[in-house]
Amino acid sequence: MVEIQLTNTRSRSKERLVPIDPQNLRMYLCGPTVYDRAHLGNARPVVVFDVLYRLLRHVHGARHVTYVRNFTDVDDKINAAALARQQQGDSRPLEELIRERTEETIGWYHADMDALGALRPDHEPRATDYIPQMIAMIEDLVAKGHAYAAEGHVLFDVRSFPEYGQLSGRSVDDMIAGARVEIAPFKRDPMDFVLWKPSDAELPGWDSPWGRGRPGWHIECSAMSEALLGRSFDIHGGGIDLQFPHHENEIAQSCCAHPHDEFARIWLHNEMLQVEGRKMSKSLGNFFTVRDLLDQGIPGEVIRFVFLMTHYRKPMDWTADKAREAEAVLRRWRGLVAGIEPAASPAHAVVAALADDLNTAGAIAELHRIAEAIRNPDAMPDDLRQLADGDALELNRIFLASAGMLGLLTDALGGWIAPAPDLSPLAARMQMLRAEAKASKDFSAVDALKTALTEAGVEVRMTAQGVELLPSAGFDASRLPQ
RNA sequence: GGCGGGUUGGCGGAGAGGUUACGCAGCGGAUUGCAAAUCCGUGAAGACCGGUUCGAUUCCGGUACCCGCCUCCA
Repeated sequence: MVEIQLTNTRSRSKERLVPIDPQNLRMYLCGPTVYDRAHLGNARPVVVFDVLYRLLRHVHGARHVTYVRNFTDVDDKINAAALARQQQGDSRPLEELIRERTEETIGWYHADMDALGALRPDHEPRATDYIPQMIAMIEDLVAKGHAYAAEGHVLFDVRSFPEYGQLSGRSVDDMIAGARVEIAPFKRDPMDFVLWKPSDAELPGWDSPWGRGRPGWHIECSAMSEALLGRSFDIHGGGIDLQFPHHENEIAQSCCAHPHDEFARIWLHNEMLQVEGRKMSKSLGNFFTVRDLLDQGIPGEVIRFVFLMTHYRKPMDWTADKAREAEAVLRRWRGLVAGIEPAASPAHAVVAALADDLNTAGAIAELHRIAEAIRNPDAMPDDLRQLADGDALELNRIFLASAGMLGLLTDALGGWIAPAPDLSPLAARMQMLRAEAKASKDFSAVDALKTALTEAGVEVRMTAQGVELLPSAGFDASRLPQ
């Protein structure tokens, strides 16, 4: 079996993935707060963990992997958005507005992540469905002396957990020294964080031992991961910005509630995304959602490929140039596998690259090597010649199966390649004009047709055998010459 | 102020203490009526300063610059 190595943020080193239960490998990814369209940065962990999910399913069997990604549907940003709509004259109750907005946002999220070729997780729990579990966990933390109630809030006592700060490499004292935050007066320690907070009559709330209120942000992941994956599971992930405070606080909650369990064994974090070399932000005007890109006509598969060009632990820069390059490569690769069924197994080298801390760039390099061998069989390296096993198309099938490990060249993502219209009449006409031109030495008519075709995004190939016309980048059927 | 990450050829971007990464673009050639596509060939790197080593782009230390987190954030 392929040995999978992953960089564990906690140890800051590459570690072998040793499943707690080989029959059920479990991973949890922190999902979106559902108040707006997912921006491009939200999509990076989704794609990264989708590749990991595919790898785990390949290595351990699809039945032996459980992937959970939550929806945070209780949050002050959601409340604020609903309140704003009320103030704009929507007379419906807040609860209804919130429900409508979260439902709508979840629908968008599914559509956008589907467009990137991300498989749906096995479970997508919503925080509001796990309020009783959260309350139970908070009660347990209070009982164990790790949390305390104050002015309708319940706070986690960070001083009760000596390991607090271990994941992110911070010490409580250092953080207090550098804190720029206003400190609530009812906190015992400035770093104590909220497990539960009171809701007034306006805001969503649930009855609890501390009065009507709503959960703090971090407790949901502790409660839902326990409910769906158990008290110990294999992988917990998210963007590096979640390392502190979110994941640090999850560890504090879960490990204090269940001191004899491991909680998450490996912590995986992807680095941030930039746009044209700068942080994506609304103020810089370079903020955009996945949907914005899709609407601009950038295929989801192209977005996915650009993500995978960069290792997940490095900052990734989204640029128009990369999107162009990715599109050109994918267009060529799709040409190699048109009408081909995938082989039963991907190339080992591709799996090996991914198993080495999700080296997607290395896997892509390997795909390039195979693609080159398909295009130029005479120069085929020995290892690929063995793989091909004398069957002219076997390498194409292996190539397709290997790309599938990255979620590329799948049927689901192939829609952007325009179904080729019948260009043969144009090809025949061109062939005729060309034959005449060869006799008359006047090539102006054939050149004019060639130019028109090129401008419509058609690649013109004239060979001794005839004329071949292929739709290529920027193909636009409406601009075809009549 | 505290913590963390990064710096590789024109661009993108990996691995490995010593032998070609890879892709895109470029250049030369073949091919073509001219192109395109394809094929053959080819140049180009490791921020800076030290250290370890027979040998470092790869390990260690420092400097500079960039980015992120510390407040909602993937």
